[in-house]
Amino acid sequence: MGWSSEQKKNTRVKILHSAAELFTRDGFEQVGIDDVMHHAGMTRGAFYNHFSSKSELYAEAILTAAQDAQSRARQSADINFSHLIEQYLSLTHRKGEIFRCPLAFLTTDINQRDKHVRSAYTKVLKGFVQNINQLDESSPSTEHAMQKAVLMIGAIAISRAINDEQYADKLLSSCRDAVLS
Amino acid sequence: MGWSSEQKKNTRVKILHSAAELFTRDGFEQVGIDDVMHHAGMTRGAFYNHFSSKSELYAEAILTAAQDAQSRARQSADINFSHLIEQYLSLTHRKGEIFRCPLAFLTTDINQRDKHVRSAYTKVLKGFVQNINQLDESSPSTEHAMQKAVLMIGAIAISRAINDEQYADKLLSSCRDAVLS
DNA sequence: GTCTATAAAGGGATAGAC
DNA sequence: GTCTATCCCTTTATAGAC
Repeated sequence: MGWSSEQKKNTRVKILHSAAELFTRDGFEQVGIDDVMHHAGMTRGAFYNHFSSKSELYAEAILTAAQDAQSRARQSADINFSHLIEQYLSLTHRKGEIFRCPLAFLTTDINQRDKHVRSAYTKVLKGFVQNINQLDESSPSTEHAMQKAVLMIGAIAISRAINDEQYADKLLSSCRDAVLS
Repeated sequence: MGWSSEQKKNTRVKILHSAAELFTRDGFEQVGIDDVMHHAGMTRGAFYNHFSSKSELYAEAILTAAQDAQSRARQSADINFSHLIEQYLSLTHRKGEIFRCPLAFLTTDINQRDKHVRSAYTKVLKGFVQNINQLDESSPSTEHAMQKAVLMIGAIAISRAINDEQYADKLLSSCRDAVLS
C-alpha cells in the first residue's frame, strides 16, 4: 500500500471514530455529515471520497462504536464478569460520559434503516451475547446470556429515556441485582 | 361546552390517535406534521389550531399511544399476568401489527427530546411497572416489577432492531421464560 | 377552523477549482 | 483528496383567503 492510500485509510478511520462518537450521542437523524466532518477536522465536501452515503457511514460507525466502547471500558476494569456488569450498568454509562454502547444508545434508531445498518447492529448484539456467555460462569447457556444482555441493554436504554433520576437509579440497581444473581 | 368547542376537541383527539399510530410505527423524525394530518383526514394548515408545535404533539401522542396499545391488547386477552406477558412478548407485537407499546418502540427516541416528552414517557413507564407489580402474584416488589418491565420492553425493542428472525424469536422466548419463571 | 400559499432553515449530495 | 459553492428537496411554522 502506497503512502497516499495509507493516508486515505487513516482519514477514513478518523471519520469513523468521529461518526461513532456523534451518532451514539445524538442518533442518526440529529447528526449531519457536516457535524461528523467538522468534528474530524474537515469539511463536508471531502466526505464522499470515503463513503458513498450517510447510511453506509452509519452502518460502519456502529461497528466502530462497539469497538470504541469496549476498549474504553477495559481501560478502567478487569475482564471479569461482575466488573463488566457493574461498569455497563453504571451511572457513567447511563450518562454516556466515557463510553456508549451502541446497542443501548441506538436501539430503536435501527429499525427504520437499511439492511446494512441492521446487519451491523445484529453482529454487535451477537458478539455481546457471546461475550456474556463466555464470561459468565454461573449459567452457561445462550438463553441465560440473552436474558442478561436484554436486562443490561434495556436498563441503560430505558434509564436514559426517563426524566426521574431516582427512578433511573433504582431501575439500574434492580437490573444489576438480577444480572448478578 | 358548546358545539363548536366539542367539535374542536373531537378533531384534536383524532389528530392524537393518528399521531400515536404513525409515531410509534416510524419514530419522531420520520413522521411529518403533513403525514399526521393527512392520516387524520386534514391538511397541514389546520394543525396549529390544536397544537403549538410538533414536540407538544409528540408528548401527548405518547400518552395516547400507551392507552391505545393497552385497549387493543385487552381486546384479545384476559387481564391476567401470564396472558399479558405472552401477548406483550409476541411475534405480533414485535412486528407491530396490532398494537405498539411506545415504551419499546420509541425508547432511544426520547432522550433527545424536551422535558415534556420525557415526562410523558416516564409517566407511562411508571404505570407499566405498577401494572406488573399489581398483576404479578409471585413476587410483589417494585424491584422485581422493574426487572420484568426491562426484560419485556428491552426484548421487544432489541428484537425489532435485529436482522435475524430466528435469533429474534429465540431472544423473545428466552425473555418470556425469564419473566414467567 | 380548515384551506392554500409561502417564508425560512436545514441537510444530503454533486461539481469544479486547487 | 480536500476545499468552496451550489443544487435540490424536505419540513416546520406562519399568513391570509374563505
